[in-house]
Amino acid sequence: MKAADKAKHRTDMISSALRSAILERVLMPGMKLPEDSLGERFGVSRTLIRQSLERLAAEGLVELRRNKGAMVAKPSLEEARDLFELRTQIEDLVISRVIKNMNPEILDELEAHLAKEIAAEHASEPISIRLATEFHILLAKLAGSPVLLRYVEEIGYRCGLTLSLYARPHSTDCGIQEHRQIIDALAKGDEETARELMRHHLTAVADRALFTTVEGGPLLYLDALEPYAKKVRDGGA
Amino acid sequence: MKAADKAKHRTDMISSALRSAILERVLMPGMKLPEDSLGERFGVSRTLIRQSLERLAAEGLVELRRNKGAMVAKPSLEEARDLFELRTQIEDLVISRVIKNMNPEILDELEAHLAKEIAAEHASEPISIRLATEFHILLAKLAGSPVLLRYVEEIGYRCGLTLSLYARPHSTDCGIQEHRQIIDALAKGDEETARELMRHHLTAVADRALFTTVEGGPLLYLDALEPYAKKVRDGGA
DNA sequence: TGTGGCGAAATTGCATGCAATCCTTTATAC
DNA sequence: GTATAAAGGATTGCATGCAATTTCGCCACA
Repeated sequence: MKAADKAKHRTDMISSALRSAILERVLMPGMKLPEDSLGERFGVSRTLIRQSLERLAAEGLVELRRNKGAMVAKPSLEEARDLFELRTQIEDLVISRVIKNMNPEILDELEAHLAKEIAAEHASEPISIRLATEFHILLAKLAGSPVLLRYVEEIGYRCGLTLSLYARPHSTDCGIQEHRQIIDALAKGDEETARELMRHHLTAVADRALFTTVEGGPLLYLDALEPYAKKVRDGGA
Repeated sequence: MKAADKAKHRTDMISSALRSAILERVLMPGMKLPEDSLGERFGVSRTLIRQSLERLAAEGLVELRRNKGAMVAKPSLEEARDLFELRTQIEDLVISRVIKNMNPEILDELEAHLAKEIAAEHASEPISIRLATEFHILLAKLAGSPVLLRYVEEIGYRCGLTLSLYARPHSTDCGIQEHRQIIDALAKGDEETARELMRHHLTAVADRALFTTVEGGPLLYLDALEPYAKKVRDGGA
């Protein structure tokens, strides 16, 4: 076996690439995702693209209409509300669990992530957006429950997608300040405050998102995908 | 379009068939699921089987090891505990929501399901087991949140699978009495009692499950799958 | 008798091909 | 000029084929 034996297989890499592209708003809700165009870009056959699309569809990031192809999901306002409401309740569980597991290493990881967020804040809008989502996922990892993690990931991704539909472009969708405060409360072991802050944070995000309608019927054009595809073709992560 | 235009496609039917077979303990944890044997049984090519297996793997009912094929998932005790713990917390949310939506129609549905459970109680063990799981899923449906429903489904199925590994065979895994009480509390609109009953119910199920080890290395033999396959081949639901 | 390795059979990973379906455009009738 | 219909092109649904990987049986050898 080679040194850097590719841990995952191509389907995983393609799914991840597409997921990132969606979260970084390179692929916008409603964009078509034709199998052969993608296959050509990624240098694989339709088979693998199909698998990836199905996986993303299971996560709710892609809509898969029979005989009509795939497109980036375009959640309705109702779905979006449902999503954010559940998110608040689920991440409440996360906070409770993280508090129980709290230790210096965990704190380090959180601080490290926050540092990344701060670094990207003025450097790259798309990456900053993705990092905001991943803060919540990091928390879920630290909660120590694989199943809970999966759900937070999925909800987080879908909320990220929703924000790209409904949030106004230049709001920092997930206030870094708010992440800061949550970490501080966790560091102090103050469960009540941490939960309250998280609830408040998520409500704020949802509010910023769900009352500004950004209509605009986009369609094709996946040229912007090229950097993501290249990484996969070159075997990168 | 034909009268009974097949609402779903063959992949869905196959996934459902396999899921039922797992929940009814026809397919036991650890059993191998080779693509061509299944394809032959179901009268389709490996392609569709593969898709179905991947879907079930995403749900956690099937384990998919690269180059080594699929098998019915065999959750560790640790995973099982994680699952049941989260289940308790998630279904707590379900109860809260169902209470808010409570109305006579909902009550009817619950009563109808309970009637089915009672009918199957002494008639068919496998079906009785499946119905017990589906009681919880019906509740989640009535909660009105599609996302929450998906998670309850998944957790419920996985818990059902877990029970077939760890629970002693002849316990009624989900006491019908307990379902009865929960419905009554819901009917009265007594949220606290309903939540408490559900917590107690799920804890009881978990306890019955997680302390009896039913070792036994099963492997192949999917002949028992035949009835499930037949339904799919004939285009039934 | 137990162990290591070699080769064949079984099984998956992926690409490709053909048929079915849907969408678009063009042509024709009113 | 609008509307309807038919043909052509594009795209998915599914099956099949070949290469790669794993598994298992077999034999040599300690």
